[in-house]
Amino acid sequence: MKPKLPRCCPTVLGTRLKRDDAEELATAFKAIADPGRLRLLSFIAAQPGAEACVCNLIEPLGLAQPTVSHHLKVLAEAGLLARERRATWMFYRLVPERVRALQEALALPVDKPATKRSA
Amino acid sequence: MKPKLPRCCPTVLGTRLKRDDAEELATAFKAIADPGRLRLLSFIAAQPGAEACVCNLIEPLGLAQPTVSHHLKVLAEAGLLARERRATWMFYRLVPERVRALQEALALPVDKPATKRSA
DNA sequence: CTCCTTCATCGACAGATGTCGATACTGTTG
DNA sequence: CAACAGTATCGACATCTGTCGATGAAGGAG
Repeated sequence: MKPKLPRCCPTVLGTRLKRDDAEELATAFKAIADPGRLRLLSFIAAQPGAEACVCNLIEPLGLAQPTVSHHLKVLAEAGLLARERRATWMFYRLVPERVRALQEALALPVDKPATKRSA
Repeated sequence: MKPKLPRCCPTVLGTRLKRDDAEELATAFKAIADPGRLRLLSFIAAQPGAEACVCNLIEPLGLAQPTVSHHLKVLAEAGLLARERRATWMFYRLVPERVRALQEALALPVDKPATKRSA
């Protein structure tokens, strides 16, 4: 599969994003820009150990099994989930560092530049 | 236009996201899940006062004027940018609170639950 | 080996999205 | 008023995306 994870995360608001960086970041955000995938992340994060097997995600999500599988793949390719086989079941585990990386990409340059009445 | 901004942000990873919350959040993330829009945010944030007029964004972005206008609209509707007319020019200003809201939606429930060797 | 369960992949489809040229709109200037 | 500059909207198009049924692949149970 070769992860090819986005370099993540040249801070969107700190520097003028170059075209390539912007595309990588956009790809990462696209991964979480879907209701189903957000819920998957949410559900998995709520499990003990922040991991869950597919069979426990299908019903609460309310989507067909192939659809769930597809979404999980997208999230895994974005580096947000890690796969692991356990007997017959496939477990997906949250990758917190990747989530945090995305979070930090949205960090504002300075938390309040205008607040210090310097301007 | 009626903003109808997403309630933002039921923390993706803190609780099991409900369908409606997930859709709102996804809409917000969709807004930034595009290379052009990420660069727009980046460019605007880099300007003094975190604001810029459209005419100063078209050329550096390298997209046609209608396209830029469209992206700015999407960002504005997502609450990430605020519009203001100044004479002939239209200025778009970054809305830091909204960015921060999105950022916080990605906050992990506890920064490292498993670190305390409790498991 | 055969049957079954769990999950991934494939193929197809409808709907959403990014893009741009043409055009309409909105102020400014003369 | 007319002419013009800066933006927004419209219409059309190609592409991407989410969705699912059918099928395939991988492993456990008998």
